[in-house]
Amino acid sequence: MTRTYAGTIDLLRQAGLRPTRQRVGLSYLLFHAGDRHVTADQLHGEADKARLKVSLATVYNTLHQLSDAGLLSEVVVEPGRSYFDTNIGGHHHFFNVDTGELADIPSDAVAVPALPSPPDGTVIEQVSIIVRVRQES
Amino acid sequence: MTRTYAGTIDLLRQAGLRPTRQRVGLSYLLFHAGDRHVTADQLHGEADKARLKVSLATVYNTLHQLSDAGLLSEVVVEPGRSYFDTNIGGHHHFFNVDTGELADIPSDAVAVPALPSPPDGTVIEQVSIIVRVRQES
DNA sequence: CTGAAGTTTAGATCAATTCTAAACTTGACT
DNA sequence: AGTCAAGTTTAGAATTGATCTAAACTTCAG
Repeated sequence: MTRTYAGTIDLLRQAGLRPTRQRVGLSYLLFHAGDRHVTADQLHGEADKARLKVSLATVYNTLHQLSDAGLLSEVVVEPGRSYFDTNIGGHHHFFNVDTGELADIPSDAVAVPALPSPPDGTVIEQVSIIVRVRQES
Repeated sequence: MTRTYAGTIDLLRQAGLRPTRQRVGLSYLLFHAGDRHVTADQLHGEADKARLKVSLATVYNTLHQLSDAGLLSEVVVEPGRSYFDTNIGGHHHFFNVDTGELADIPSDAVAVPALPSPPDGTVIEQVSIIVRVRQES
């Protein structure tokens, strides 16, 4: 976790990204306060509220650059909706299909199952478990 | 599995869907030959090849109707790409991020993990495990 | 055969995302 | 502090997968 601007700048430099005003601002929003799940649109809205002038295209660019650098993980829950998760440790989630909310499953609460070998010529990159839940009726 | 047109018609009737030319044709393509993973677009292409006149909108409608009837399951792997799976038993998959291919993981090859209780007021609807793999470099 | 209900369709529309090429920063080097 | 090439941001257009619309067409019970 990176609670300061200085820390955020270091984080970006270590990832090989220039600490521009936009990247520092967005990263600060993402990382200064615990685990977060945001869509590009939500983050753009937060930047607005924080008086950070940044275009939606840059929000997308930055989210992808941070993902490529391993600082974020992308969680796809529905066609046309994808979340970026600052918790890069455990990749497992509850997804509420009625509200669209995404919640972490503490990684020690799920025993990741033993997996069969992947198809020939491929290597496992990531295992993602999504537990879809709906409002109790 | 439904290898004949007659069987396909029964299947649709049991699901409460009128066996129209389009629905019968699409369902036949989906169900007459083992487990399949297709996108709406791919199925539309196959229908074309099979000389079945059907619009993309109808392909989407039919896929959703069959999903609602429990005859297909939808697998979301990437933003803007969603597969429909004729294997409604085990919901676990290998997804090759380089080629876009989706492959079944035999359900007896994965021990579905014990899960924590879902958030208050919600019930578990489905557990989806996606193992992302990439080409060995 | 008929008609009401259910289906299909082309084409418009939508929302999320990506692209483009021009303008603007950044930082290494003076 | 000033310059410049490389890296970044931007508005707006374009693309994509998916959904909607309302008119035309099927289906099937009677």
